[in-house]
Amino acid sequence: MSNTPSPPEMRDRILQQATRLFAQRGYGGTSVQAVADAVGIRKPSLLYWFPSKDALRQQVVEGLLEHWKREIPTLMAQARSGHDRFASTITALVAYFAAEPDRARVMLREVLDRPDATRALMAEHLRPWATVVTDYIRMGQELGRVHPDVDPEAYVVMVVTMVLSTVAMGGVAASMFDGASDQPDPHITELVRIARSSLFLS
Amino acid sequence: MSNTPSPPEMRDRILQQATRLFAQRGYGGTSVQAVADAVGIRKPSLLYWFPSKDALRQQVVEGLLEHWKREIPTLMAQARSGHDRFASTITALVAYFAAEPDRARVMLREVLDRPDATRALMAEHLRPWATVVTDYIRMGQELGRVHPDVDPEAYVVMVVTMVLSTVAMGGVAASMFDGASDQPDPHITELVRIARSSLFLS
DNA sequence: CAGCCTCCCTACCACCTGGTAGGCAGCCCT
DNA sequence: AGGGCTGCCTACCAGGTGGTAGGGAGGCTG
Repeated sequence: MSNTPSPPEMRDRILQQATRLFAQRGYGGTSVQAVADAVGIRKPSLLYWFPSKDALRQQVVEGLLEHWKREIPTLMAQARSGHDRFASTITALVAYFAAEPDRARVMLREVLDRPDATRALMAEHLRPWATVVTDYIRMGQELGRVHPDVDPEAYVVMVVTMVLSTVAMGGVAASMFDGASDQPDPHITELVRIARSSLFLS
Repeated sequence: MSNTPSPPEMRDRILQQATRLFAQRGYGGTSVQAVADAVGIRKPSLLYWFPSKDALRQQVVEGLLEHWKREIPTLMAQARSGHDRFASTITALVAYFAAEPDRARVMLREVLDRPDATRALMAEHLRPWATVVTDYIRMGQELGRVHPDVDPEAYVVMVVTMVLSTVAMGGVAASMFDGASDQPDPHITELVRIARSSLFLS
């Protein structure tokens, strides 16, 4: 009577707590025991759902990328043209990570812990939409709206790096940044300004 | 009586290996044993020089900041005015971290592992020279050379974050970036461009 | 009803963790 | 010569690590 273990629910609870703890203390600094405790189950019950600690880590990362992949279309589709498109795209990107900084932290830690593997994973998942953005930038360059000396690929990498790191480092001072754009955070505001003014001419 | 009593060599060797391993695998992912093995001594010999693993971590971080503090004057003093000053300052900053990416990695990991403590530490060590830079930016704003809507503090934080993260994430694709500036790295080049064009007018 | 399958449990494993106790060789200083 | 100090060592510890074995409660299906 105490617990209603609907089948997939436990898996998600474990993934959720694991994400939290990996983000906070890192993979090496988190024991399976700690995750089990956070969920409220015993260690072997956790190992029933995930055959090993490493499998758990993989699932956490995969879940993150899956979620990302699912959100990108929404994120990309909410703009029309020119400066507006830029503003809303980058705002959505920031909002996405700021809403759940643990995502950014886990990703950053993964890059530090497993540089090659993670870079490959990210490239694979992000290539399509990154291409959309770089194409758009190149178009802007041809139209004379974007600085001609912007390196589109490098620019995108830099902006994503900035957003990811800024959010992960929590410079985001706890401001939830929900909804539209109240008074987000000086660092985020400056980030967006930097990204914009280093991209467009005039 | 000897000029440099050379605080035992072993201490430095341990710190060096510890820095390397902490950067690579993180604090939680590195055992005292592993550090001792890397140095080529037994664990208790390591614990003779550093009373605990945590003390070792503290010394590593402190050493990093100390080195930083020592290099900043040099780094700040190698420019004259205007764009040149900007270019050489940021180039020196990039070169400093790019020359030894482990420094950036350890700092980044520290920020993730101990956000509050590390931010406090960095603020304490960096405040003076950060102020120099922000004052310089404000002066540029008054002279009409710098974008009026730059937030100087946030700008500095963002640039340092960018440099740190970019170097730490190893987007620096192995190019050693030694000496002057051959063909550094597209990401670094773009980083410098972004930093510059989002700061200056025209 | 039996039989099975799902899910979580207790009990246990070998190994590794950070850390301590204490020995001992070599050097310096009376 | 002898005492003490430095710097590294072997031997050991309690507790935690990831992971396994196997049991049993409860639900579903025959």
